[in-house]
Amino acid sequence: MAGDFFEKVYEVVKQIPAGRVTSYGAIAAYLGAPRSCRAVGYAMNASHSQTDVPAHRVVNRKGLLTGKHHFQGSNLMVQLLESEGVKVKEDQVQDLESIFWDPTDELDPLE
DNA sequence: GATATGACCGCTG
DNA sequence: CCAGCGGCCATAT
Repeated sequence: MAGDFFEKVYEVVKQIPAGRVTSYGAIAAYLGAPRSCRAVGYAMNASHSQTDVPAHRVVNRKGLLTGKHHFQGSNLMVQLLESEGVKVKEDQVQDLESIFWDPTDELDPLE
């Protein structure tokens, strides 16, 4: 059910190290549903119920802060990312390749 | 109960 | 090479 999928998404997002970012597709792929990236995005939307879910560390494939508009403020997401060492320019993460964190490669295959 | 939308990604033309 | 569309999951109306 949704609960499981959402929980898994939250679990992965929670494992994202500070100063690193990942993409919805990477999380979805880690969960075994690379085409369900939308569901991951929806999970982020519901992440408001969770407090330990750094959704600000989750960006789209291009490193664009597509969901920053969903945050409390308008630059809160950027502030948090820059605060962790992530350089953001025009709602776009810089050095994405350097700070990209892939759960499928860094984390272990589904537990 | 069914239809439409959404913080997306990849493929096809 | 650039542009357009479909597909998946869940929630909202």
